[in-house]
Amino acid sequence: MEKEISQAVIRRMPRYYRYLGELLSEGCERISSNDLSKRMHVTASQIRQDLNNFGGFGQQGYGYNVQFLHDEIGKILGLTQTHHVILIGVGNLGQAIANYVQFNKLSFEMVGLFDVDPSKEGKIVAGIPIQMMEDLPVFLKDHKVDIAVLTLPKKNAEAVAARLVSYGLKAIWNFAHVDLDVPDDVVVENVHLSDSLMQLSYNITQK
Amino acid sequence: MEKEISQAVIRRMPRYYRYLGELLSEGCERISSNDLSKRMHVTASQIRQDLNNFGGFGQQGYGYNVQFLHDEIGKILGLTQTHHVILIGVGNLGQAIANYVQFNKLSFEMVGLFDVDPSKEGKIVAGIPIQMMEDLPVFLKDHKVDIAVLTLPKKNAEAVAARLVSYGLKAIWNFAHVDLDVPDDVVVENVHLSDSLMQLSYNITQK
DNA sequence: TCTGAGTTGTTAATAATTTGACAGTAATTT
DNA sequence: AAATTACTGTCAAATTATTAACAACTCAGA
Repeated sequence: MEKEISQAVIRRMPRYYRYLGELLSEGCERISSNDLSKRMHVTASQIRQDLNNFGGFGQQGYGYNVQFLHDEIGKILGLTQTHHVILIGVGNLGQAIANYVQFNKLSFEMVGLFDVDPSKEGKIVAGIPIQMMEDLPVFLKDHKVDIAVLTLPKKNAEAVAARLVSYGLKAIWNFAHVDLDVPDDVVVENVHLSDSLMQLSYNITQK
Repeated sequence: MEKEISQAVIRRMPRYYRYLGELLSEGCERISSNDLSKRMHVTASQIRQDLNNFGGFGQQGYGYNVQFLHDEIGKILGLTQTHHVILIGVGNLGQAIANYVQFNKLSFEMVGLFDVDPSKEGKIVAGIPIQMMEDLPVFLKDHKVDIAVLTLPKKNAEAVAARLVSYGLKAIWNFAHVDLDVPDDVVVENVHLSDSLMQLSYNITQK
């Protein structure tokens, strides 16, 4: 295996991807690390250093080909394959995220929605009928699922995560306000909204 | 002014706050950095170092008083005052966030919802009627607003942010998939969901 | 009151990250 | 075709963040 790449670098890759996408839609064919750095308000050195973790995508004296670099970063981020996603907890946030994933059909496809509330059974959200949690094991036998989204109250999140892991799920996008305790081979990406809001609150107070 | 505290530290403070809240609800009165470190899976040294940025909250030989530390971090994060919040763009995500803020009535209160779609005018979301964007200037004259939430398409986000800044808004919680260009005295906290999802995608691919 | 175990605040050491510098190469100009 | 300019990839330096170490202090028990 190649040397581990730090999460600090990984966090910046989607941002590069986004800016390159913008350049593409502007019809820009080539870009230098220097010009990109001005646009993104980072140092050119950091851009070159970051990209070189994955290989030499540029050409001395020329810069980077926008289309090529965009595609390469897409590959690095795993966006060339479709990830099948289920979501658990179809409340307000769950609905929003379901629609969000469906809308941004880049390389993610929502394939199932689950909830514990019987009154929601069969209701259509983002074009998908809501199923009951007890249907989940059968569903997972019949469908390949790559990612589970957790949009449910924190008190249930840990137990549901444990169930998902026991069913073999390997990736969780966690919106519950709790740190999940899962085995090392399970990937968790947290979106802690209240943490974010508190950080904003702090930064306001400092001004 | 005291020496600037790094955002790396600030990002961890809400997490401390959360764990201390849990300890409180468990009836725990005191905790050592060592015990807390085991719970949170960070080093005890980091906890002590982080907290000491803000002052000596502990006592040698005793540890930290849970209630006291919880309250102090609350103060640091600015949670003792109520922040008045408006939200712009009442789509799926906007609705979810409006409800989220109202529900977690810690120290944030949603006071106004705005959209450009006339068909939404007057509709009640999270107990608040949706107003039109053109009503915003008058609203801001009559109400103190601390934070604006942007849950709208990226193509409108930059222009709306500029308007908000021109009206004197100083803090933006930005869910639009774009980096806002605002003056230095305006605080922006980004929640880039697709960046988060791509990071998850990368980490899956690596396993 | 003394002793020992436990714990902080703080300094020092280590590790990680970011920035700067530049040799080497490609493109462009003359 | 040569000279010049514009770049990258990479190494080294600087900065920042994290971890370890420990003196000073508190508490509890004898």
